Amino acid sequence: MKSYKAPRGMRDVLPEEMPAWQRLEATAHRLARLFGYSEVRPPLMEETELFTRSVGEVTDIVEKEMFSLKKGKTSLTLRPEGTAGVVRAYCQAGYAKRDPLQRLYYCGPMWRYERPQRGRERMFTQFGVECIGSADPRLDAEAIQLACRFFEELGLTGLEVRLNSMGDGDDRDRYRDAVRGFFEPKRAELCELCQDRFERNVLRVLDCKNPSCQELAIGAPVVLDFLSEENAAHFADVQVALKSLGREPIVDPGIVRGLDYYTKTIFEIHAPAIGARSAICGGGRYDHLVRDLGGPDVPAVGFAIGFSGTLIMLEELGLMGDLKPVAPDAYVACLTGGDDDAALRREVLCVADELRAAGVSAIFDVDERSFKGQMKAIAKGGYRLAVIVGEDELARGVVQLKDLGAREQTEVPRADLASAAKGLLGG
RNA sequence: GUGGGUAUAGCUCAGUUGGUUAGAGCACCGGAUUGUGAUUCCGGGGGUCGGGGGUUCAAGUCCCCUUACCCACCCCA
Repeated sequence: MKSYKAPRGMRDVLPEEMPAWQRLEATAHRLARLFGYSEVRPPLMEETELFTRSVGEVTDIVEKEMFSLKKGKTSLTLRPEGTAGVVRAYCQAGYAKRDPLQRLYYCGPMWRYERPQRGRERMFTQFGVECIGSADPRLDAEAIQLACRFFEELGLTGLEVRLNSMGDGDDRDRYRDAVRGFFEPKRAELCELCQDRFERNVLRVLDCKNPSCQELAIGAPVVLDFLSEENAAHFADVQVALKSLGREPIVDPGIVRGLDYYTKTIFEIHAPAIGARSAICGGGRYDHLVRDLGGPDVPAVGFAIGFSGTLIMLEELGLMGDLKPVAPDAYVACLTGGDDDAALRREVLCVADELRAAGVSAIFDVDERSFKGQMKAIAKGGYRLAVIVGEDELARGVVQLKDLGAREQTEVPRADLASAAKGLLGG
């Protein structure tokens, strides 16, 4: 018989791991709402073209990482990132006319066809926010603050905010030309990869880790020198705003985001390195994306945080705590071995159902285990109450109700069980 | 996509230069006066050694292919 496995790079989140995931999700929802952001849930698939338009034709995501499927004439793609769908939803809902400033957030799965590695999966979860409708630098700072708060709420400290500005369209084009002009004479000396980068996205040459390329990059133009007065002022305002929030961003002209739509502010949040990567959050401003996707010309800023990297980091820093799945309140044990086990087995089902109806979560024994075995299982299971039903109790219309924490057991009439159980739990 | 490593019980791993019915710890199940949670002791179930092919009298062990995971690149959350 063939056995089946989850698709490559995709994994099950089992109940054992769920508390950790739910903690991240709860933190994301709570913080986003605290900052006035509203949840939005676009479809998990969009027209392929939406991504090629927004993310950019020559990005790795579009060139080789999209999960796409074709039905008839339409090509759909599982979202490789969240911004495109949110922006599309913003446009489609017509917010620009009725209520242009929207603070939106999402949390859910994304897909990219990449070679899996620790902290990098083909299906992964991101929490992201998008503030659409204003270019106010305070909103850039707000987004960064929100991201930092997320990590801090989870207990991560020593975070590093790296900040840069890409300028706006014109600035960026002039800068790119300058960098191209700078490397043109040295082109042959660049590493093989950078030769390719020179063609595809020359700014990435600045980011190369190859020592000889770094050597060649010394004296290269700095993007910040190319900013218009207005964009430089915006960048300065973002920094001032962050400092007034108590943040100490590091201006790093080397960070270059992989998606084409970014303008002006871009940032990454780094934590103590895990494996190959340390950036656990990336984001920035994208003032023209809404327009480029056919909407009104409104500016926006946002970020995305990956859950797997965050979880790995929490784990390695020992910040997971002792999270365990929550057990039901009560376990209804069945003492079989008498004359009418069938009646007993029906009885435990009914007892559990009565508890549930009263708001006490409960499960009943279905294993053919010894009573001692059941008691062991109950002890390990983390239940607070045990209800024990045997032949004798059934005949007398009572049950044994045991408070597992206090190790005290009392006999209660069936009719009083639910209220007695609630009393023990509530008290 | 490139380079390297790993794959033996549910989990963590032993397995000697190829040589009998493949082991341990933990976990699981049962028992130790027939209806009560710990510890201890005793016993038990469970693996076609990732999958496929090859070499050999003989393969968990050697060779090839394949799949998955891990690490480093690329890139990125």
